[in-house]
Amino acid sequence: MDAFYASVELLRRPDLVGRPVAIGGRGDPTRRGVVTTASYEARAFGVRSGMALRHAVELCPQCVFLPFDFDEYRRLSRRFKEAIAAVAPTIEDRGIDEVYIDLSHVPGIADDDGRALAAEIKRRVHEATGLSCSIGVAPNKLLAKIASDLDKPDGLTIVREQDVERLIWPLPARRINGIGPKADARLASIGIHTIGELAATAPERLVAEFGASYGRWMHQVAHGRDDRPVVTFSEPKSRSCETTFDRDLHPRRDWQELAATLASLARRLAGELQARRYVGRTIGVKLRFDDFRIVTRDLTLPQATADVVQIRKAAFECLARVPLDRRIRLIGVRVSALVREGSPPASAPRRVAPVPSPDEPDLPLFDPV
DNA sequence: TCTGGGGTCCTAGGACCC
DNA sequence: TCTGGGGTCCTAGGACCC
Repeated sequence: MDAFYASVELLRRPDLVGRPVAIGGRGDPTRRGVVTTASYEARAFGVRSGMALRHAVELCPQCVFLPFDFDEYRRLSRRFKEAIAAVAPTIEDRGIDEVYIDLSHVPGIADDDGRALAAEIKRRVHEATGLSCSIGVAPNKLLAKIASDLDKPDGLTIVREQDVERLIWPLPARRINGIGPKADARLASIGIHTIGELAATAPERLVAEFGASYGRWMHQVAHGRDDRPVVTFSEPKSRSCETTFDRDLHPRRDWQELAATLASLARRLAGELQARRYVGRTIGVKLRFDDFRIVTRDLTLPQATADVVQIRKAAFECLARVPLDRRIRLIGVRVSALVREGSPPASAPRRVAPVPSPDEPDLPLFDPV
């Protein structure tokens, strides 16, 4: 979806259409927070998502700052996904404003290169929500994602296998989903800037620099190769609640506020888990200090839980293990190793006698030479 | 008085067990 | 004057994504 949060706000505030708009924090750009989405008019001033609100004001004083309204974005998110599902039901959720769609078995895909189907999806999304989106059609998720970024907003880009050299190789390596700021900087330090340069690099060199797994993966994706399936459902692994304070808290002088916040986050998290009927066995806390250093501590319980008292108790035990030597900017609680409520507890590992396979000879583990 | 919140996956070391 | 090898679980940190 194009500038999703900003575009949703403009549906309610047509008076702001054409003006620079940024969504972030509580809508007050003098307070702590970042821009989550900037309208294209705001982007023209250099306002970008992830940028400090205060910095955005400096770049664009006339920018309108609106508070983040997750419930409304969630509502429009459901609508656009339903509109897509009516055309192509095999959809992988990639967050609130993005999906992968498997078009390979959709009737009509054989008639052209996917352009007509993608145009139909764009039309239906707009009809259902009033919002525009950008679509990339390609042989795999890696290329589709890059393609969807080539023409924005309201774009439609087809990338075939034979187009990789012409359309993909000139792009910066950073455009690959999975190459972030750190990997990009290291690539640049060895003279690799574009995807084409990455493709031309011997895989052994990448393995030497980035390790076997990541190095080989880089070589594959640089050639446009990706065989990940479109995954239509996955169980959640963890859930967390965290908050950044308006001012950095002193670990002793502001202890009351720190403790009250942790307790309140634990209560919220327990409520969210219970509402979704999940329980988890590992409870953790996360702190961000004023120097932006992050520490985590976690604790695995004998039994999975969504109980507020147990989560809070474990969270405070974790917090007690953190050396509090600086002011604290953020605190959060997480429950991981989630399972559905009522699912059988992970029992102690059972010892099962190995059954000799009839297909394979019963080989000794070591050659007794 | 720059830098949110909610996730996933990977790595690496130590404990522990057989 | 010795102390292997393999597997799993737990913990902590880090990169990356939306």
